[in-house]
Amino acid sequence: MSKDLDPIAEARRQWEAHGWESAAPGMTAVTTLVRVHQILIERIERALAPFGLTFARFEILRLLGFSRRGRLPMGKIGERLQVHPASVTSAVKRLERDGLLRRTQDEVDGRIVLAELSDAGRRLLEPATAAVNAVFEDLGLSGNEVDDLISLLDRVRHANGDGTLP
Amino acid sequence: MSKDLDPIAEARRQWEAHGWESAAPGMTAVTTLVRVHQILIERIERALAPFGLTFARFEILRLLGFSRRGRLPMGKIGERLQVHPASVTSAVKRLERDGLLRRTQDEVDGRIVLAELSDAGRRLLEPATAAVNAVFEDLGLSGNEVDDLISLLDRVRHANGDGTLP
DNA sequence: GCCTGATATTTTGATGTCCAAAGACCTGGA
DNA sequence: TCCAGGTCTTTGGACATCAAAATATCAGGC
Repeated sequence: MSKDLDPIAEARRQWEAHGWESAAPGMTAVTTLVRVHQILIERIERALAPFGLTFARFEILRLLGFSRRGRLPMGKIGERLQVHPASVTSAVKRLERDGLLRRTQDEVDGRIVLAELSDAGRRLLEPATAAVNAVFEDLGLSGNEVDDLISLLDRVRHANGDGTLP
Repeated sequence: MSKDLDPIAEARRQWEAHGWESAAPGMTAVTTLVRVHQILIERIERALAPFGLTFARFEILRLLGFSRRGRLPMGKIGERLQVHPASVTSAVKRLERDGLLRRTQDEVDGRIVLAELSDAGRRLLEPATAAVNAVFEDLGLSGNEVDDLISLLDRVRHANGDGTLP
């Protein structure tokens, strides 16, 4: 027997019981989103573990794999992945340690550091991508539902000034 | 002019260009969810910063505030908030450092550590909750959309064995 | 009344995120 | 030419999360 109710349903009940009805739906949405985020990241990390990769590092390798010469400036990476420059530095450091990429200097602009895919990194990319795609292909929703979810999330995203700047 | 396109739209294009059409919608949904998560957490953290609280710490105080005597065992806290026991230990340590709660031993079971709200913690709770609720009340969606979002997220959550265990 | 296994918590170590500040390097104007 | 301001990256610090190992305590069976 499940003696404990769903923690999120319980939280919503508490919110309503304390008179915060106007915030209860938003609280529930945010709390559920945080939980789903946790679940999905966990699934992805588990899929990548056999390759010695984390999601953050996979994203960098994947991005480099898309680029012409397999290399991009640090700043560009942070921009595309929408993470802080310091996060890029630390992830790239570990990828370099594992021999999946190397860092080189830009020849014209000495400030710029380029992260460049190594052969080992490139080899890892295909099977790792397949593993992650297996997760993406089965979120537990129908095709239409996935589209609806994307639409709703996009509305929240754009309502907060993301994606489309004037 | 916005020289760069939306990074998520760009990622989707790459996925489709590489023949991963079946995974592209899921990739887009997950990437968008991760981004929205980032945006919402950022908004909440900013709302809580004036109180010297992070979201993780606020959740613990809020949970204690709901309990009868303002105290709960460490394990129970992790269970309700669905976070790792080690996370509870570290957050509670900082809350105690800031005088917002104190740790006591359970009188019957010596293994159990109780976190108990202090007066300062209780005082902080009301305005901090109001600040967070202001974020919850304005996600940029209509009431119906919020409900739809909750439904879809719940389907993902339950499809991954969360909430309703046999 | 004691072991032994189960339970509760903390510690440790690795990762990741962000911010603020420091360090390099570039560029344009005096 | 040279310097001042701007750009790119890294560093150091604070937090948070997870996994696994270490501790401490309880509880049931012989």
